[in-house]
Parts: sequence; C-alpha cells; structure tokens
Amino acid sequence: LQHLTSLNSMNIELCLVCGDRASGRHYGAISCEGCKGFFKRSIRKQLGYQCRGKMNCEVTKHHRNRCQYCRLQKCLACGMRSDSVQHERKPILDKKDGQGNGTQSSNSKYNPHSHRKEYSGEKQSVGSKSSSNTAAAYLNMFPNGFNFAELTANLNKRASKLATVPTIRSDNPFSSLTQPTVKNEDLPPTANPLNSAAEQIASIIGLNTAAAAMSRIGISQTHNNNNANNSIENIENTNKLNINSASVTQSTQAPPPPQASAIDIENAMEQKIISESLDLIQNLQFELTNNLNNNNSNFDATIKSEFNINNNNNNDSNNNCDAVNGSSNDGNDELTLNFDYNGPVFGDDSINFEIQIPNLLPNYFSIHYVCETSSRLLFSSVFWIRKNPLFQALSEDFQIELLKECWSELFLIGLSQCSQILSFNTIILTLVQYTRSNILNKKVSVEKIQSLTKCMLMIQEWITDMQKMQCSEYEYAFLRLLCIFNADHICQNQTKRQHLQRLQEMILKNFHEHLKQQQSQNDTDDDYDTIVDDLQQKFLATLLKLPTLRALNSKLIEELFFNNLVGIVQIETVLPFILNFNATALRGATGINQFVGGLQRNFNNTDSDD
Amino acid sequence: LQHLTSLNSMNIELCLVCGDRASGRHYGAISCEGCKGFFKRSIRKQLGYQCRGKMNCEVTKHHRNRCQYCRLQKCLACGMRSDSVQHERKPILDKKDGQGNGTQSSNSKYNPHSHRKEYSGEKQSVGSKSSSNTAAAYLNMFPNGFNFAELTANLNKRASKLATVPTIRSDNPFSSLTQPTVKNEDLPPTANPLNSAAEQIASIIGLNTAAAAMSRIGISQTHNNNNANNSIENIENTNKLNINSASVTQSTQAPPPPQASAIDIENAMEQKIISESLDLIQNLQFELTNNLNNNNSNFDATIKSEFNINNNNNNDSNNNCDAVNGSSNDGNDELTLNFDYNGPVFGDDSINFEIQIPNLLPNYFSIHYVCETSSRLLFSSVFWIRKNPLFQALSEDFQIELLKECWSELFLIGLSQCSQILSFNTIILTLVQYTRSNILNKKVSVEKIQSLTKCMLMIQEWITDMQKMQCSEYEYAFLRLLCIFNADHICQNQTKRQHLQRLQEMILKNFHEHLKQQQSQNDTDDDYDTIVDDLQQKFLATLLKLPTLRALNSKLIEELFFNNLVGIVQIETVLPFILNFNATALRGATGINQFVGGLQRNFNNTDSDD
DNA sequence: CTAGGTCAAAGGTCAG
DNA sequence: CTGACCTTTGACCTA
Repeated sequence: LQHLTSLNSMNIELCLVCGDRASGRHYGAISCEGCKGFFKRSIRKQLGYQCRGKMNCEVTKHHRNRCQYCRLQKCLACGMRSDSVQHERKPILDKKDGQGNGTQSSNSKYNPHSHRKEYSGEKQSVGSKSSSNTAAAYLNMFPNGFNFAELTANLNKRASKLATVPTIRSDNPFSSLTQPTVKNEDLPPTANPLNSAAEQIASIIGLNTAAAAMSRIGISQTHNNNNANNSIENIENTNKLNINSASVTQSTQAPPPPQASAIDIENAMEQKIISESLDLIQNLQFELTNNLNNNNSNFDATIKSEFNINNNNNNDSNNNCDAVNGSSNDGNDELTLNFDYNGPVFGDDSINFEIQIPNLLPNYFSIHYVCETSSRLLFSSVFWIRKNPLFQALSEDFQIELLKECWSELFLIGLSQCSQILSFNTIILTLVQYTRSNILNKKVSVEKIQSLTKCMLMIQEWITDMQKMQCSEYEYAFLRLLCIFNADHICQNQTKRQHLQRLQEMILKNFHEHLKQQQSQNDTDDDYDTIVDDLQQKFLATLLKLPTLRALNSKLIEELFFNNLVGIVQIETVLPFILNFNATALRGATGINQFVGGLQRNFNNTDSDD
Repeated sequence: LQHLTSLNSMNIELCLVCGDRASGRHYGAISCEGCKGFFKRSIRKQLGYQCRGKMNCEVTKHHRNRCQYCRLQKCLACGMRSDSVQHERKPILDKKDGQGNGTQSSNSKYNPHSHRKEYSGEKQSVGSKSSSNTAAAYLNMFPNGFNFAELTANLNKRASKLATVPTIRSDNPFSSLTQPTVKNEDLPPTANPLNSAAEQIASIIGLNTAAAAMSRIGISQTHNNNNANNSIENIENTNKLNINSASVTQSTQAPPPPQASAIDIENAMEQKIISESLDLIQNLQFELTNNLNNNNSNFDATIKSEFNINNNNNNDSNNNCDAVNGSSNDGNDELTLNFDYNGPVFGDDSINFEIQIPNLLPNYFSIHYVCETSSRLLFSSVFWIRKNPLFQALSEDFQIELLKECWSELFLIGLSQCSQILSFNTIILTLVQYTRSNILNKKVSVEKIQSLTKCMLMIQEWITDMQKMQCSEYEYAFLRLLCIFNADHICQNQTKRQHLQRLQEMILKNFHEHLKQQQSQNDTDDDYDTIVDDLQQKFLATLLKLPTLRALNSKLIEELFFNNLVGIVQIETVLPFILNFNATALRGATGINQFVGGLQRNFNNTDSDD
C-alpha cells in the first residue's frame, strides 16, 4: 500500500484516465499515449460510441480497450477538452494523380456501407414517417440541418444582453410604482444597495399598508373565532356572495354593497387584505431584483422591435401589449374570447404533433443530440399550441404568461409522445452519463445531485408509464390543452382565472363528446357500459399522470435538457421569441442575419419532403 | 526455381508455423493470419486440446487444421507468446464463469411479433386481516388542550439528535454495499474527507458495483424486462434449448433467449442500464452524505426501539422492517395485498375527516395558532389514512415511503376541507404578516421571498377554488386516496409501482360506482345523461386541481406552516412517529415522560367524547 | 512541451 | 471453428 503511494507520488506521472504511465499533458489532462491518441481519434471522427455494458466500465491500463464509450467519458471527465483537438493537417489532395501511399486513414473508401453494428431499430429511425402531413408550412419550420440547439442558445444570449431582469408581469399592480422608485440614479451612492432597497421597502410597507390593514382587521376581530358549529347554509351563502362582492370592491374601490351580510363584508375584506399584502411582498422582491440588476428595459418590447417579427397569430384589435402600464389589476379588457363559443377545441390540423428528428445520428454519448432534440421539442410544442384556436384568441401577453408556466409540461408530453422516434432511452442514458461525469468532476453539490437524480428517475418512470398507456394523438392533444389552460398558472387575476376555468370546462366537455363518438364507432357487440367505463377509466388514469408532470421542476428540466450543452439558457426568456418565430421571416433573411449568424449555412439546405 | 526462392526469402515472408504466406509478426513470430487467429482463440478460451496421434502431427498450410494440439505446440515452439494476447475488448458480461462467452450473434433472427396486451398478473398471497377499531380511539387522539405543535417540535428535536442522515431508502440496492465501505475508520486519516470520498466512490463505481450490476443484467435479460411480456412458454423453451447447446459447446452459461424480439431485449436492457446507472448516482450521493455526516444509524429502527411504541397497524408476519438490508431491489415479498380484493376502498368510519380546533383563541397575527392548527392537521391527515384498509394492507416501510411523498398534499387537502372551520383566511393572513416581518428583518433571501410568496399565493387561490367546488366528504376522501396511492411516488421499484397503479384503478372504479349511485338517488325528472355528465364534469374538474397540489413544494409548506414557530422541523423525520402514534400509549405514561416532557400538564385534561 | 502523424501489431467480423 | 479482411491501438517520431 505504502510503496504504491510513494511510487505514484514520486517520479512517474500516471495517466488520469487509465493509470498507465503518462507521457505528459494532452488535451488538458495528464495522460498516456494511448488515451491521447484515442481521444484525438474519437473527436476527429465524430461518431459516437456505444457502451454494451452499464455505462460504468472500468477504465484501467489493462481494460481501457474494453469499452470505448466509457473510456471517452473518462477522458472527458478527467478534463480532456475536445476543442483542443485540431483539424487534420493532411492536404486536401486534389491531385488527380494519386500517390501510392494513400491507403492510410481512408475511412470512407474502405467500407461505403459502414456496416458498423446494427443495433436493431434503435438507430437510424430517422425515417420520420409523418404519415399524415399537416401542412408544408409546418414542416418548413424545421428545415433539414437546421440547428435548433444553437438557435436556442443564441436567442438566450441575445436575450441576456437585452435585459437581465425577468419580464415584468403584466398583472403586477406595482410596476408603475416601483419602476420610478428604484432607478439607480436616485439612490445615494454611498449606501449599500441592498440596505437602501430594504429601507425603501420598509418605508413603503410601513406607511402604506400596515396601518390600513390593521384598521381593517380591527373590524373583523369580533366574528372570527368560529367554532365548528357554523351551519352549512351560512357557509354556502358566504361563498356565493363572496365572489360577487370581491369583484365589485376590487375593481372600483367602492364600498361594499349594502345588501351583503357582515360576514360577507368581512370575508371580502380579508381577501382584499391578503391579496394586497401579497402584492406588497411581491413588490419587495421586484424592488430587490430591480435594484440588483439595475436594468429597467422591457425585454418583450425590445425583442419585438429588434427582430421585427411577423406575428403568426391572429391577435384581435383589443390586444394591448403594453405590459408596463398595468393600470388596473383586474382589467377585463385583455380578454376577448367569446364564451358563447361552442365549436371544437381544436382547429383543423391542430391535433397531431410532429417533430423532425435531428440529422445527427442518435449516437449514444452525444449530449449534442439530446440538446438538439430538446430544442426541437420545445419549438414543436410551442408551435403546436400556437395553432390552437382557443390559444390564438388570447392576448399575446397572456399566451406568454401561460407558456412560461407550462412549457416544461408540454415538453415532457412531447417527449413522451415521440419517445419511440426520438429514442428516449438514448436521451436519458446520455443525461445519466453526463451527470455522472459531472459528479466525478465534483462540479455539482450533493443537493444538486439528489435533485437531478430524482428528476431523471421521475421522468423515466413517467414516460415509461405513458408508453404503456398508449395514448392516442387525440388524448395527447387533450393533455396538452389541459396543461396549458390551467387556472392555477395565474395568480391574483380572477378574470383570467375564470377565463381559464371556462376553457377547461369546455375542453373537458369536448373530450367527453369525443369519448362518446369513439364508443359509438366501436362494435356494439360488447357491453355498452363496459366500453364507456373502460374508456373513461383509461382517461382518468391518464389525467392522474398530470400531477407528477407538474411536480417536475421546470428549472431542473431546463438544467438537464438544455443547460448542459449551451450554457445558461433561460427558457423563459426564449419563449416569447419562439412564440413569434416565423420560418418565412428567417427564410426571407432580412435583418435576421445579425442574429442567426452562422446558422444560415446550415439552413439553406434542401428540404425534400414528400 | 531460383526466382521463387528469392521471392520467398526477399519479398514474401512465410509463416514459421505452417509455411503459409505470413501477414507480419504476430505474438512474437512471423505468421499467417490463420495461425495468428488460431493462437489468439486458443489462448483466449483456455481450452486444452488433445492429440489423437503421436504428438508429432505435421503442421503445414494444408494440414494445419488436422490437429489443434500440435498446431498450438508449434506456435509456441516458433516463439508465439501467450502474454501478447490481450483481453477481449468487450465489457465483462458475466463474472461467475471465467470463460468468455462465445455466443456472439448466435441468432440474429428475431421474432418481431410482440404482444403487448397481456399483463401477467402475479398474485400475492394474502396474509392479513384488518382490524378497524377506530371510532373512539380516533377521537381520543386529540385530547383537549393537547399541544401538537410542541409535540411535533419535540419529535423533530429528538429525531435530529438520533440521526442527521436521512432515512435510508429501503429499496436502495446499494445500502448494504455502501455502508461497510464508508466506515470512517477505514479511511486514511490524512486524506481530505471529500477527496477521499470521491476517490472511494470512483473506485466503487469502477470495481465493485460494475461487476455486481453486470451480473444482474445478465440474469435479468431473460426474466426482468417488464416491457417485453415474454410468454412463459417461450422462456421455458429457450432454457431447454440452452441446455442442449450448452452440452455441445461446453459452456454452461445461457445465451440470451432467441425467441424474444431483439428490440424487446434491447429495450429491457436499456431500461435496466438506465435504472442501474441512476442507482450509481444515487449511490454517489449516499456516499457523500454518509461520509459527511459520519453516521450510519438507522433512524427508523432507533426511534421505534427508543420510544417503544405500540404499532396500531396490523402488520402481517411478512412485513420485514430491515430497511438496511435491501437485498434485492424488486423483491416481491414486501407486498401482500390480495388483488382479488373487490370490496370498498373505504372501511367503516374511514371517510370523514375530523379535526379539533385548538383551544387557543384564533387571534390575528398569532403564528402559534397557525402552527398548532397545522400540526393538528398533519396528525389528522395521517390518522385518516391510517384508518384506510388499503393503506393498512401495506407494509409499514411502504406506508412511510408514501407518506413522505404526499404529506403536504394531504395537509393541503385537509386545510381546504376544514378551511371554514379553521378560518383559513386568518391563517394565510398570519403567514403573510409573518413573512413580511421576516423580510423586513432581512432574514430571508430574495429568492426565498419569491418562492414563499408564490407558494402562499398558490395555496390561497387553490383553496379558494376548492371552496367554490364544494366537494363532498366523499370526494375529499377520494382525492386523498388518489394522492397517496400514486405510483409516481415510488421510483425504481416496479412491483410497488404496479401495486399502486392497481390500487389507483380500484379507487377510480369505486368512485365511478359512487357516481352512479349518487345519480340514481337523484330525481329522475331531469335528463339522465345531463346529471351523469354534470357529476363527471365536476369530478374531472376536481381531479384537475391535483396537479397544482403536487406542484406545491413540500419544503415550502413545511417552512410556511411549521418552521416559523418551532424551528427547523423536518416533517419527514416526524412522520414515522405520527404514523405509530398511539394516544393510549401516551395516556399510559410509561416511559414516555422523558420524551413528552412538558406536554404532560396539557395532556391530562378532560376528554369528553362520544 | 505538446500538438500532429505513422504504421506494426493488437483487435474484431462473418461467410464458409 | 477457420481465416481473409478490415479497424483500432499506441509506441515512436517530427515540428
């Protein structure tokens, strides 16, 4: 034991990867000649490897050739950097007179069919059957060879430059108040920014609301020690009246209607106090955030004007986009959907969900494949909901608000629906592997490991379950709608919540009718009730998969599927652009170049489909 | 003649072994491809050959295949060295047989016909009968004036002293492996703890678990692919064929079953790999945690023995509580529920949810009131589910596992159901107020404010929605059951997941029947279909409130409702005790004093019930 | 000192 | 099992 240590530490440097005698530092890591050459070759020819074991093969001097995958992973984990590998220095060899020595390193010449391992259907299922093509325009969204991961990363970089402040919520009643207050020039230069912010906040809270709330609370003290004996009728009355009075008092600040009972008034006032107190806390956090970042520009407005993007959606005339001037919290003017609407919840062609598989081979070990696939899934999900008439009827701000809340759910639903085509197993394996190497490099804290692991586990189990259920396209579509039109995405805006609730009801009714139709199409040989029950049972079980979906933290999803490759991407900041993304605008290539940048070369490819 | 000799000697080298045209120096001797390959194979599989002649067989190009023994002897005689033959470049698939497996690509013909419909039902033998002695004992759980907040805090303090390590998951397959490995005494004292932990982990991954897990993969290829649904007959046939072929090839290990489709096998293997890779990561985090905390005691066992608590639940004899010795991950022996069970999902008296209001006056701004109420709600929720026969049929470890995942959901459901009685408005106001003062005292970071605020907002909106829905006691009960029997609470244990899924189905069916009954009880004046639809619509809407419930982070709930008063309470560590909490044990006051402490005085009050 | 390149001799595959 | 044919490895070399 001891002599081993002395040997190791004394003169001979050992390869970090395999423990063999090192020949120096190569590509960033002390390594032997073997691992050096292996790493070089691996990076040069971009083909990925496959582990036929458990992704944890031993990499030692004697066993390093057992598994190329694990060896490469270890290389990366030990710090070898792929960008340190240079290009081949061979001349381009455009001489017609081939020299006699050209037999070396002729990978393509030797075996044109590349009969490297078949591995069943898992590999090149790029076929992307897409039997029922929706529209050429839709497919044009994904020109062949277009790199969505890079696009996403670029978008995010752009967005970060524009504004580090998260977009200001349109329903924040204090945006008009806070913005002039915390301009940095107004602050005394000597003060610690955090302190001054806190002080300001304290003064605001102390003056404005504490007293007001107190006085109002004083009113209600008499009634509120209710024992269990309140009759149910009273409670019910309270609730119903409560809704009415709340909407009246909140909108116009008028005194409560005289016909309401004392309890009603009290309840309404409590609601009001709660709401305002919460607003105050929110206010606090906005103050702090703004002060820290010292940036008040509105990202939404900027990105729109900068990119000059055509809006695909049919926003009606009432749609006002000035999110900054939120004059009234519960203004009704944002919502324009006609609730007499009784048509279908899907438009033509708006049910099926399609995605083009990246042209990259779905290699094992390619985190690039994961990231490109994820980006495409994200785009596809947004494009899907963008086609929906119910969604189109919302204002753009509302749309973005909803998307920010549920993009990860839509993403996972898409991942589930396309899990076969996209070789989900490959994706999750790659993520696991990547996380493992990060752990070995000690880049990650224990808590992070824990949460990432649990997240991956849950995703895997969830998708496995969904695969077993074999949901139809229609069911997936309904799940999407239910995810996005969820009233709980919105806080403190009863109008929007009610709107969403009605949409939800409509969707549920629609699905109910769909179930009936389906059942009537079935043979009538079987028991009628049984069929109905089975269908409903299945759908109920599907609905019960939604909670887990929502429990999966979107930040973790972001980190797993997007961050690893392209740096710190904040999906929320990218969403507005994706929503407005217009392939034809890109194609037109007017004023987009500065932003799309190097993507153009990839982009002008053939889009041969059908 | 002469030019031939010159050719042989000059340009073309001849194999020293057989005289064939040599392809270079192989294993130390100029040799042909044939002898090279023969020597390699002979050394790899260390089979001995036998000469049927006189040990002097001619080894020439034409006769070299007549006698393997003499050919190998000649190879060695010509200078071929066996240590030049390297290891096979495949991952080790099976360790118990030193022999390599020569079964590569034995049967590429696979059967694409996979039948996915049939779920093989493994039936567990029933071992237990439920004893439902609930009514009086239940109410006794809440003696008047008893302070549950303090009890909770004390429990937590006690638990923290016992173990800071989170309780080890019973289904962690590495608990038995890792625990002896990371005993602190075994570590070299000079090493940095974190470094040595990481090194150990690396070595463990490389050495220990790889082989063990490998063997498991090898084993599970035939039996463990849940997706593939291999029919039993196929497996049996496979085995028989294996035996036959094995006798020929002298290798005793079984090749993969040729009749299952290749895709199925591959899928199953991938699933297995993913699962075990995730295990490895989990293993990492356990290692780190254990090493940091330097504490291996099992909390569950300790608290049970220390408090000597009578177990209220009727755990049957099969219930093994040794969570540490997780021998096999997918062991079926933990589950004993008979799936022929067709009875009601509720026992007698197990529907309604009761809570006693604290005797404290519900003052505004009294965080004590909030905390006492919360503690009672938590106890009530656990007691409620404890009465349920489906829940009682589970092993205690399983029960705790589920509770840890869903206690916050149950808590919020209880809060909603009792929101009128408990004056929810008061509670939320107090919390808001408390959070505000914390902010002003700068005890809280900006991110924390943000998450706490959002949490409070969502809870408030959620409960308001629930109040509007006016769910019956029955519906609340169903919601509870659906929350707790959610397969997604469990990861990596398919047996448990399937169990939970069946329970869920059962619950849904039960509710469906409940709806039917309810509808038949209604007047028949109205349209039949309308009533049914309305009922279902309402229930569907209720179900759609579950995702938000699950999205609410239990850590935040803990912080809001419990932490503020009593310090750092970890509900998870308290849950096992609450589950086993026995009022009569408390009343008996034997050996409990040292733990209940000051609670005794509050405790000896009147308990007038029935 | 560490990029790149070379090529003998390891490895593997799969009709026969 | 054999062996012709092809790929990958890594010790050694140059710049």
